[in-house]
Amino acid sequence: MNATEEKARRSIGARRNPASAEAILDAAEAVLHEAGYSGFSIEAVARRARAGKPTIYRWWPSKAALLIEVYQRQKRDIVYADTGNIEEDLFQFLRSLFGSWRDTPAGNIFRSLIAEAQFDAAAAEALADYARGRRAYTGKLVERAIDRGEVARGVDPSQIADMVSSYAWTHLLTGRLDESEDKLRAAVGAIVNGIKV
Amino acid sequence: MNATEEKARRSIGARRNPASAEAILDAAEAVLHEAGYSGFSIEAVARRARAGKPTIYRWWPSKAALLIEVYQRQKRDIVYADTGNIEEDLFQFLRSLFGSWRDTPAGNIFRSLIAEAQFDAAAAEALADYARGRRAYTGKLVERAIDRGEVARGVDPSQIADMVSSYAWTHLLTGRLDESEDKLRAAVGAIVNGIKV
Amino acid sequence: MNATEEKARRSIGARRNPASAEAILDAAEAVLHEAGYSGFSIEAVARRARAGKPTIYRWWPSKAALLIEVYQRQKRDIVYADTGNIEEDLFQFLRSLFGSWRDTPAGNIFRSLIAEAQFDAAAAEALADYARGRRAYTGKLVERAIDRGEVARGVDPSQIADMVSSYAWTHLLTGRLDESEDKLRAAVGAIVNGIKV
Amino acid sequence: MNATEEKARRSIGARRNPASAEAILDAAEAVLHEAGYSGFSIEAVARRARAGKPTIYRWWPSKAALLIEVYQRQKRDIVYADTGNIEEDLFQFLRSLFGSWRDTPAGNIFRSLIAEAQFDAAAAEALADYARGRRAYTGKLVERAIDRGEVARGVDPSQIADMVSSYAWTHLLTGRLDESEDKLRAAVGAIVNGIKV
DNA sequence: ACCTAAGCGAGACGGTACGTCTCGTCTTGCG
DNA sequence: CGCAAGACGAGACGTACCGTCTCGCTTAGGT
Repeated sequence: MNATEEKARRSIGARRNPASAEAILDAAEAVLHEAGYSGFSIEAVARRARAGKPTIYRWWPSKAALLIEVYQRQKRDIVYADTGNIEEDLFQFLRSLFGSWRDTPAGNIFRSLIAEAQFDAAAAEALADYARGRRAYTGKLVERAIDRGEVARGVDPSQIADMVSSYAWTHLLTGRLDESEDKLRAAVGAIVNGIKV
Repeated sequence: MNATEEKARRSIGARRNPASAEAILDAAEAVLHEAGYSGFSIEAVARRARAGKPTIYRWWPSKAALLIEVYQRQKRDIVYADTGNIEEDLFQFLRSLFGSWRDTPAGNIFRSLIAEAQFDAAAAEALADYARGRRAYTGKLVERAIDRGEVARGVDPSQIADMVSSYAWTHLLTGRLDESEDKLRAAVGAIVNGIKV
Repeated sequence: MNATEEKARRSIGARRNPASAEAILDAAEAVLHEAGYSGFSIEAVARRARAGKPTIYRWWPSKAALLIEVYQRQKRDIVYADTGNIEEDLFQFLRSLFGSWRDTPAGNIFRSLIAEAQFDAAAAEALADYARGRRAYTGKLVERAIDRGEVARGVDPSQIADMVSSYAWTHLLTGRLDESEDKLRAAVGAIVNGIKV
Repeated sequence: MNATEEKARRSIGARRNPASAEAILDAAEAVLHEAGYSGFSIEAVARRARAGKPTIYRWWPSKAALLIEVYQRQKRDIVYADTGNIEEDLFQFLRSLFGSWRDTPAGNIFRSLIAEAQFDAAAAEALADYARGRRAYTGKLVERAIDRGEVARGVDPSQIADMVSSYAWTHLLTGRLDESEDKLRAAVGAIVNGIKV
């Protein structure tokens, strides 16, 4: 998190300078940590990173894009277990995700990102793109279960992923990341087994 | 929703002018409907209400406070059908909720409140209270189904409500309120019947 | 020229604050003097005046407008003599103008303004307006001479003024403000008496 | 004026590439013509010439240097008629000059050079040299008239030339190149015949 | 025939200034 | 004393250029 570079970085020719990219991401993280989302401006990041604003805009078209990258760098590795049991796979995924959001800055960053997307169209698009990708990824868990014959063929994997991540998002947004494991298991169980008698 | 006053209101002396307060709330609602959260600034509301900014600041110390009051004024005529079939009940609830959020200011107001709640503690509390209430209320649908013997005894009604409303919130926040009825039925179906083969 | 205010100025309500206007003009003058035209930016003026940029833009729609007002404040009173002799009147006007441009910052300010007008449309218009006014004013000398019967009736006063001020502008722009009185008299003489045998 | 090269130029080794130099000057001229001085940036010229910025900076250390060279390349086919009548000669000169400035890049180039000369010493010197030459040249019209006995002996030809070109410069700088022929004749008439009754 | 030196296009870099926007505060004068 | 009005200092927004830098290439001329 070497945010205060001792020497000015110079151009390294007509190619992206990785040192600048890293300094910017470091600075973004530091600004978010120290000033919170309300103090998070491109100007502040540029100042802190000793970078020009255009350099930031060149590589991150919106505040949201920068936030997403900071978020991804920050986020602790999420478990995508393959236990041969869809219920267990989804539970471990949720538990891992809640833990990461609880214990690292990632949760707050993602909350900021969702808020940002509510009034910035570019942020909304960036977030939608990201969420689509995550749903596809999480959907793989369900696909595997379908291939195993564990889950019915007609089920749409990305829709189940949508359900699971919606549950996670909403708990993040309303400060309920401390649900017990039983609760998480029950939530997953409802989806997997249904609630009918 | 008489937002565009044709005549300037005059002071009524050294007392709060209810007409101004109402005009401000009307204007806030209209602005949220027409320009969304991104266009929702104190300046814009003051302009629309033909009110001075200090008048707004005098009575609502923050954007969040104004949002909360606007949102509480909103009547929500969501259908809570009782068809005797939990799947149909939940589907109609979701369809009605999505429609309301799509076609009235309610959607934008709620989105804005969620966003605001991510950095304003008062808004966060108001939102949490509200969400709790909604879960309890929606949970009644499930309780009825349990009483009917349609749903298993062990199921936690408010958790199912959580799942359903999470799905709705996330779609609101990511601009996916135009899901087809089939999609909504499929989502409800997954919860009610499970996805196992 | 109290440019560095010791105390922050405060709003004085919904009216223009003369203290701010003065501070801005003082700052503009100081910046022009210290950094020259190339260092003259709205940002620099705002910084120096401890004023917000919008405050400057509110009252001076362009850099040129600000330059014009600074110029007008600066310029030493130009002599508009009324000797009863058009030749003498014009000569004294020119001598006075050249002197003012030579001995005060006014010359440099006006040069800056003309340069600015070459790439800023707003500046061009402001300059054109100003020049039109000056021509009309200077034209009065000729009008008086016409009324006296000294000058032919068909002569267009503003065109003669145009000729005289063109002569002055060009000498300003090419660094020839040190013309001898004889030269000035000869120039005026050519216009007034013609050059024919 | 083959400004839009269809093919990329190739390097010709470790020597200045005349094709690039020419393309840059062509581009500079085209940019000045189309966008005027305000659109005249090194970036714009480089873009238009498909040249790298360092290539321009290598050979022309400043905007002024580039301007001067562009301006010197400009051929000026100004009419120096010899009708045997000084008034007609000067009128045709002015009309021709105004037309050239209006219809070719020359006007914008010259305007730009004058503007640039207000803060760049090299440009100022180049401009002063040029102006001196032009005055001498235009003065020849007056000399001829003196020789013909049409104009008084004591008149300084270069001063009359100064007057005439000042009139032209000022009209160029204030966007008044569309003066009617009557106005031009009146201006010339004032100088030649005087304005006295 | 190889090697080196320099010019070339491209474009990223840290900066500065642009003109616009909204923030929350302040003061006026009317009612 | 509340109100509409709107000016104020502050500072972020996203864009345009500035002048510098480095890259990878191309080719001429010296060896």
